Amino acid sequence: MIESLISNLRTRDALTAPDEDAVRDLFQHENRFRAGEDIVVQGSRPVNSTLLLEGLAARYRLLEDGKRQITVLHIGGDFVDLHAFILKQMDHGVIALTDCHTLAAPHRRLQAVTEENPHLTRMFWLLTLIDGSIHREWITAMGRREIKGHMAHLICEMFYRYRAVDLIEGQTFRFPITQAILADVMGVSTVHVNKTLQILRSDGLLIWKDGRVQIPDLQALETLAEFDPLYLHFQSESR
Amino acid sequence: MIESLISNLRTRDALTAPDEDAVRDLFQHENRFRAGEDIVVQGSRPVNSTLLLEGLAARYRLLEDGKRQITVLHIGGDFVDLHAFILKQMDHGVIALTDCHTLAAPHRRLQAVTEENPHLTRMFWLLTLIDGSIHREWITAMGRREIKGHMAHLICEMFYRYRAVDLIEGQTFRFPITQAILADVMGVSTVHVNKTLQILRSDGLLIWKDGRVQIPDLQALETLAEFDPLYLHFQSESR
DNA sequence: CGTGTCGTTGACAGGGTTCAAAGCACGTGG
DNA sequence: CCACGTGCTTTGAACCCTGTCAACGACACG
Repeated sequence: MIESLISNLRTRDALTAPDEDAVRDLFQHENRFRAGEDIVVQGSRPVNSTLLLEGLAARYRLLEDGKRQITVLHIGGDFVDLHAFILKQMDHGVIALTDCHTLAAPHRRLQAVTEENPHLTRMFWLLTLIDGSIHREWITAMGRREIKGHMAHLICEMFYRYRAVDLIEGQTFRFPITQAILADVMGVSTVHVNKTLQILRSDGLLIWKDGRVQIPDLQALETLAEFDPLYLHFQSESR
Repeated sequence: MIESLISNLRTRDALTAPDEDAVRDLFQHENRFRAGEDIVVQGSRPVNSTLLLEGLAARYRLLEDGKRQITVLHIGGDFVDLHAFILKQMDHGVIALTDCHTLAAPHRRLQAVTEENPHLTRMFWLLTLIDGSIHREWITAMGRREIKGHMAHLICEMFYRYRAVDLIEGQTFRFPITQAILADVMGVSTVHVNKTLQILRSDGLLIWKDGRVQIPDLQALETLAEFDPLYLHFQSESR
């Protein structure tokens, strides 16, 4: 189950056997969350960081008028709040968008890793930096891409991220997200999401049914999105 | 000159004398960049990380049609590309918005810090995580705030960040940024930036002249912006 | 005094929001 | 087996926020 994290790390750099053991020793208890439940509450001070094993989760901020903005989506193999180990207090919440299965890594043990294993420390640092890269890409999409490109870009991102943890079957992946949630991701209205999806569908760029996304022509979708996967930093490097 | 970085760190956690020495030993040569010059080129593989001593810089992405989106602003005391130490390749550029004065920290030395000084490593990690927090806040502002609130939020952020490095005089700070650049920050048109500024000015929330921003009533501006400085993580904590 | 940069303004088009209602799939209970 | 409720998607219409275009003014500089 923890393999998705290992594979997330291995994609970016080799792990020694002791590294891998240290990763496995990190986790204590598991948890399950129902769709709609908060995994981490805004303002809280977690003592564990949460590895998502299965499910779809999101970091989000709420505004006073009830508007919600999602700032990143998390899939299996992602730490949803590794940054809290250093930041201490959550400046946003993390919600389970579908039923989620998680593992908890006590900050005490993460602390030990940073004291004893510099390489693994840098690898964990890396994971949080990739979150940052994704943030920047989203900012760019929200500010300067037309909505079709934004949507296409998001789909490409999820395709590559699911592929990295081996969850692509054919040109298809499970992506059980409602249009209302998608609207909170993209910062637009649900109506607009719906109409944009219809255009992408009628252009033959996307088939989206029963919580599954199929990409008939990845090349075409990437062109529309001006997608460059560099920002996901899948290259294996000595870090 | 390097004091702004020290103060940035000290705001967040105590530094021991050896920590501080290690910080000072990190830097090698200085550089100067003219306004408009790239400090770091997108796609490059820096071997140094750049500390901004003085000036205003920005991380940015360009789209094919020439549109630009700025993803974060940097002021004195910020590392503009500390993340490149771990990410290796730049997925965006960094540009000098005004004349900039910088110091270079060789990655070789940063590597040594991560091998020898776990606490300082976590402090540097922290700096990159705060960049991430700022990204999330910007995403929220772009997606779900009305433009007045977005602008107010940005001004509040810069006010708090300048204050942390002691660059607030009275209720005033130097912020020599054109409206066109501001448009690339907020992801809107220059015309719209101009009209929004006029509203804020006529509401008495902002005085902006000769590259200086004055905030007559910080409380009122924060209320409009729904500003909560938590995300800048100025609290001193044991990290 | 000409040139260039930046800020300001007005008119107009259109992209995107809001509101409201209808359609659809699915599970539940009678 | 059907009626009904629920959550999600789809549609249409009115409205307005925001972008584009184009021009002008203010100012610094050589």
